Amino acid sequence: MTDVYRALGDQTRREILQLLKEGNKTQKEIVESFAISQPAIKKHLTVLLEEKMITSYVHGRFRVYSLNTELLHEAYQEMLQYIGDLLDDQLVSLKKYVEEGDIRDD
Amino acid sequence: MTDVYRALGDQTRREILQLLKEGNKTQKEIVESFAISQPAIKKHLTVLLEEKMITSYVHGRFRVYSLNTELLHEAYQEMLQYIGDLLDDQLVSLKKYVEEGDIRDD
DNA sequence: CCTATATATAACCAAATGGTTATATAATTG
DNA sequence: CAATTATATAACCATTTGGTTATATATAGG
Repeated sequence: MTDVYRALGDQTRREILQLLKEGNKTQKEIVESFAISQPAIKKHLTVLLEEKMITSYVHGRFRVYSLNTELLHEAYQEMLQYIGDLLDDQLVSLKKYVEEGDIRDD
Repeated sequence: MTDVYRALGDQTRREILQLLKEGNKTQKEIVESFAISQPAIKKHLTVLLEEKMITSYVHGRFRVYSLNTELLHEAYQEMLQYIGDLLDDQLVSLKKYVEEGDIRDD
């Protein structure tokens, strides 16, 4: 299973995804967009690949990265569902613990 | 600014939120729902409080935790917008790099 | 074919993370 | 008021994370 939270948990990785939204990019182009080193970017790209948020292919001595739109759709659904589920039925549970007697000390 | 990704980045914290969805809970009740120690749970609760995903109040020698529904709505909106933005306009950018000449070696 | 260059990888480091045990503090209750 | 109990906190630890520099590998091009 891909871990959306891991992939999106880092600001740089979120920015890489935003950059790739503009269009596919070589690693070199991505590196040039950030202030951190090539190996640091490479590690972020590896995480994004592991979590399948992006794909890549080799083109000569370049490696080109692209958003994995399909999986982003799934990620989107998963996170939306998670938070969405937290939000409904809140009215039902709001009544608990409003009175002292509601806390059972055992 | 609250960091939704930090808050949701840990499985235990996501489960705590799910538990709180059932209704407000004392720390003791939360601790009993997990296999890890009270201080470990406390740390997760502190993170969730820092990121404002939950609120708490003292009730005697108990501390009661609740979902911060309002902030969860904002988080929901933020993530929705972030991923949503990544997904639209993909068709526009798909044309790049499909031909060799698209890679400029400088 | 040699050089330049894009990428990959190794080795290292500091700080953050997620856990532990032990103990202190504060409030309830018999 | 003493004992119990819920919470808070301190000190510690192993692992992960996000970065670094240095170097190796592979391909393109003059």
